Amino acid sequence: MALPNGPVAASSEAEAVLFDLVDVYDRAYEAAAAELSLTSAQACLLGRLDERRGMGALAEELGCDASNITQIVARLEALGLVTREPHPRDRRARLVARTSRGDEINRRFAAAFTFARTAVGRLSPDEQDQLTALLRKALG
Amino acid sequence: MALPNGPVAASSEAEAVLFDLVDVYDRAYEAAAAELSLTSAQACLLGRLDERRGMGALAEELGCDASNITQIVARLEALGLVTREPHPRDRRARLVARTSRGDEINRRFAAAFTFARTAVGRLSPDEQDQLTALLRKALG
DNA sequence: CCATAATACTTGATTCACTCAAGCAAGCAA
DNA sequence: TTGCTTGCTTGAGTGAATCAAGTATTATGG
Repeated sequence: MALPNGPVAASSEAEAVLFDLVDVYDRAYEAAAAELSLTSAQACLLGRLDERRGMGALAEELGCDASNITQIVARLEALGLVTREPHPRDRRARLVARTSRGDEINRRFAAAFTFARTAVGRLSPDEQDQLTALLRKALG
Repeated sequence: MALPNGPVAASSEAEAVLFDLVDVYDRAYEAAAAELSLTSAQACLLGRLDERRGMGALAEELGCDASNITQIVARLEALGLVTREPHPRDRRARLVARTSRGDEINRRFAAAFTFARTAVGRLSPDEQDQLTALLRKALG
């Protein structure tokens, strides 16, 4: 989704700024991924592999079909960023793990995605706490 | 992008809650669109047509290639939600406008996308102002 | 006034994300 | 061992998105 996810006419200022935030965040994420020739989905998946895990677990965590994970992992594997090791106890299952090159790319992605860091960094520690509290309350 | 756009390891709580917010927002937007058998991109584009406008203007506003707009508009047109009228003065240009059915669907989409409204509604007026101010500052 | 450039959009080709339905192999349970 | 479930893959299909070309049409400079 490169197109912004927001109504043009928000019914309050808070809603409008929320929309702006989401839009800028998403674009920044995609741009950071693109710097490393990754798609958002690839960068996202790579970021979930601090520990190796099964395809099913990834699908559940990311809220999509397992066959989607199969494909994204296949592309990451083709790029040499990920391996699919056999599960030691269950021969049906595969464990996805980052390669050392995958670690490196993931590290560089985290460095490239400065938006959240920068945005939060514009606030004082007190303000950061306020923001956290407000967003938590808003999220319900 | 249905996959969440966020690093697993945020370096602060504020970052983590920001990520949560973006994730939930995006999913809610997509779900609301799906209720009306629309994609996010279609719902988004439909929402920008309170006044009719040219393809180029839409592409610029949404930050994507004009040919992408051509396709999305074509699908919306096939659904009877949008028309492509000839521009009165410039015969190269087309003006995209919602049909009455498009208006209706857009209205229903706005009603279905409750997330931002609900989230903001959990805050008192004062808190809403605080949130707005904090996010504006964070956005720079 | 005409040749040329710029504009506005469309078409075609390609990649990727995503979903669903089917399938296969391996584990599990009666 | 029969049959169900689990874990993943394959195949088919849709849609978003980009890029390169192409077609009109408008604008411009000599």
